[in-house]
Amino acid sequence: MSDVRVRIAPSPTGFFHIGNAKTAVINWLFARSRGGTFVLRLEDTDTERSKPEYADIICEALHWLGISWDEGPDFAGEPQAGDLGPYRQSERRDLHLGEAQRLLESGNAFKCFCTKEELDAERERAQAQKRPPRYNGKCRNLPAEDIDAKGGAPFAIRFKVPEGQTILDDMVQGTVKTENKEFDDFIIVKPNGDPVFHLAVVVDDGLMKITHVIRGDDHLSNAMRHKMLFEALGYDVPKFAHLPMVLDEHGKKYSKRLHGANLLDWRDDGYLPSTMLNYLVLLGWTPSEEGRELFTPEELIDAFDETRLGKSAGKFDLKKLQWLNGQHIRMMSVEALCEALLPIMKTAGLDTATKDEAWLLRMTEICQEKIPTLNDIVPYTEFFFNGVTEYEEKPVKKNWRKEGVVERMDAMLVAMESVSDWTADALKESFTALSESMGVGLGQFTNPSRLALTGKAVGPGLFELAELLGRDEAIRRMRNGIAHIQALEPQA
RNA sequence: GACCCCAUCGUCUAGUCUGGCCUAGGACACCAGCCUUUCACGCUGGUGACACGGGUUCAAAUCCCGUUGGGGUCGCCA
Repeated sequence: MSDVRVRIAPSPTGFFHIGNAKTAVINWLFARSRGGTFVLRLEDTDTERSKPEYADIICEALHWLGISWDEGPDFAGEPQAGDLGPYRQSERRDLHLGEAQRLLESGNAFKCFCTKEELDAERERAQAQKRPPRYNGKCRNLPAEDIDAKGGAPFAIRFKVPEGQTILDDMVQGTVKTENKEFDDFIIVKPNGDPVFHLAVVVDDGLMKITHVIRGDDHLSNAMRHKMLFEALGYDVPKFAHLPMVLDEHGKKYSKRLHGANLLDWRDDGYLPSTMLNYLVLLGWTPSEEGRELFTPEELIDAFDETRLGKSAGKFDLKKLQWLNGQHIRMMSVEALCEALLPIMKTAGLDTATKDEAWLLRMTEICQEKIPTLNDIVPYTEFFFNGVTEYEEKPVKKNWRKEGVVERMDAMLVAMESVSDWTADALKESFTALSESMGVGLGQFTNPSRLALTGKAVGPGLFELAELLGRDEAIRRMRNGIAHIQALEPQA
């Protein structure tokens, strides 16, 4: 194992966002491709919003995507793993506070006695005067006796931002330079004694010996603060990689309210985890093998190379995702696909238990080339189970109101009854012969009969579906269809 | 508002660091055609982009400056 150590640090405050998923995927790929360690740390310090069930969801989402971690807390039935824990941030409070104390002692931090009210007022004043809303440094150089004089007054601990500038050599964004005076002395411990995010991440990343911090570029400005903190604490400064964020189809930040913001929405919509992995990576990374887009998770680990991460934000494109999902469905083995399909069919009320395994595999086979998502299996096969309850209006108009359709349907019925071997091949042969002898295109036979057998215009191949339906049922449905055509009202 | 980041077909992008091979390549989408039992798959072809303005240079998508547009940060949220 190499010394690469990366982490993801989701907050269990809601569902697992698509942006979190992208970050997780890149971190995971980086770790796996470099033989490094992938750490999962739960940032659950926001006691108001953090809930255990949200942590369970993170676990579920990661498992679904096929992302495994090497170190992490015990949660959602997973045991704790790793020696640098605890991996739940709320359990690391003493560590954070101890480090804040060190900062205080080394003169890199100071106690601030300003009240929230004072600060809010000051901020408003700054905004009114169009000044940057910054801390005014009032308590920065308070003499010891003044501090003593405050007695037991509550105080926050602020980091004393050093002079000079901070330069970040970001793996994605390149060199980013900021004057330190752009930052005010930010709070690292609240008056109530809670450590603030900036302190907590840096202490955790430092103590967990994280070598590469890979996260969304909404943290780019924060990273400057974090680097100063790393240096003040005497930790090795990790390398940073700030990934562009995932935008929605209109180029806006992917709002939590939008369908699809929740990674698991895609599972529910019938997308494969391997598709999501593949798609998320493509949204901001290109392989060195030019033009290649289709990858299995294993192939991604092989091909991944962090130098090819892009720096501009990408919009989520549903059409491309659908295409990619179709490709992934086609790459699956029939057995695996069948296994993925059955629960979906059951949920939709299709009683798959009435069919044997060979039948189900054949069904899978004839749908594999056609369905864009797993969920499409339901409209593609429901007629096998539910029978034909109604005929779609449009294809009726298109196929059943044509001249001579009853004659052709009758001829097909006869052909079906006389076919010796009820297989797709034999049926095709028989229909083709019919089409030739009557001098009418094959489509004039297959389209009307598809409607009779399925009630729809779209579905699996006609002969294959007829084979699976069985001779008796197919013939019965043909008869019903013919009766229906004869009962059609003349068109207005 | 201040600071930071970004900017190539409708979309994801290659090419930018290390100017010339770029009359800008691929993929999705779209259009046309082929294949074909529907839809789909597949195949062939097509439409379609270097945000704008200045420089530098024999030569710029590529380097520099400015403008515009988008995003982020500026919390006792994470």
